[in-house]
Amino acid sequence: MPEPADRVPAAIEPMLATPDGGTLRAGPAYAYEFKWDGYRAIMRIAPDGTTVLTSRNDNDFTTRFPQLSGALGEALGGRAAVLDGEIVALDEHGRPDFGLLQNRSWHAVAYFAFDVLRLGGETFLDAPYEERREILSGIEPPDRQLVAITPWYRHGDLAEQGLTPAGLLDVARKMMLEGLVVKARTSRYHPGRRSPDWLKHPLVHTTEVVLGGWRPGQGRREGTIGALLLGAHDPESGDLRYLGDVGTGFTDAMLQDLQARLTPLERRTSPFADAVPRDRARGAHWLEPEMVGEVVYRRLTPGDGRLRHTAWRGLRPDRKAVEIEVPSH
DNA sequence: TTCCGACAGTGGGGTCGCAAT
DNA sequence: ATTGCGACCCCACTATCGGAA
Repeated sequence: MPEPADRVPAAIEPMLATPDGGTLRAGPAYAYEFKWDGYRAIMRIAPDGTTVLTSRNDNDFTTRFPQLSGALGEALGGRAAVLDGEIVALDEHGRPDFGLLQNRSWHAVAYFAFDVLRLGGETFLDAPYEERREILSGIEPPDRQLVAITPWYRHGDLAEQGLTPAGLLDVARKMMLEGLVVKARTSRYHPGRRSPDWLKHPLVHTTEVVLGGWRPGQGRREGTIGALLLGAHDPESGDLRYLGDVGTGFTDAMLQDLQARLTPLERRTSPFADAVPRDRARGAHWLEPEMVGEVVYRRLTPGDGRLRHTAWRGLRPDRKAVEIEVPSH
């Protein structure tokens, strides 16, 4: 039955991945993809090429990334389609960089498609992952700088190349990517659900930090700690350099314990040698730089080398503050 | 009974626009 | 002109609760 050529297919909520708890799954039941650092987006295309891009929270990205509309050209052969993928900002070397996406200073922007939910009159939500992937491979974007089909690797494919999942993770690290997503080969697509069929394995770095201050929390965290101000020593000058804040990863018990330990260390002035940005410093309580904690972070910000996507792990009473140096990675 | 998924609420980084200074 | 603030966007994490197992 013919549909209006400009009819864009109905929206489908993106399926979400579950954190894998640090255990990278391995075995023939799984397939592996790189985890892209960008904006998750569903791309819906009408037979005539009319395109609608929607974010995870159903916000419209169509006008924000106009270069992605119609980028598939004739590749769909006049069929309607619904694709799942990631909008990624690329630097001048073609490498994905989330920071560029946020401050809107990208060199180029591309849509990395990793799933197909609908093509022509057919819906593939119930088709196994592997089958959807085969169908997706059948689409050949005319300009891979604009729309690309991301690679995927069955466990067996990796083995043939003498590679293990851990080896692929090393590849992701070398390419400065976000990590891996492990997908069950036979799994169907569960719209809007956070499913264990998709397991995300982010590359995280663990580092030790000196606690130089804290800001009070709000709402449920009223009366306790909202965020900790972090630092580490410059190995050359020995200065305590401001590294950013951490405001997540605490249990209630941790917050209570920290509060009790930090109160006796309060002082009037910032212990950091460099200036803490005004909005970070507002309302801050400064601390004698003695306590050491452990945080995980995704990467360092390009300009000032601060920690990005930081989460608290716990105190390191075994470490001395003076030993803590700025992470170099 | 235990476990898991959905939800709400907190925090981070960022941009944008408006009002107060 | 600058600053403060809240509204957005993305994200991660914890606490809670109700229903499934």
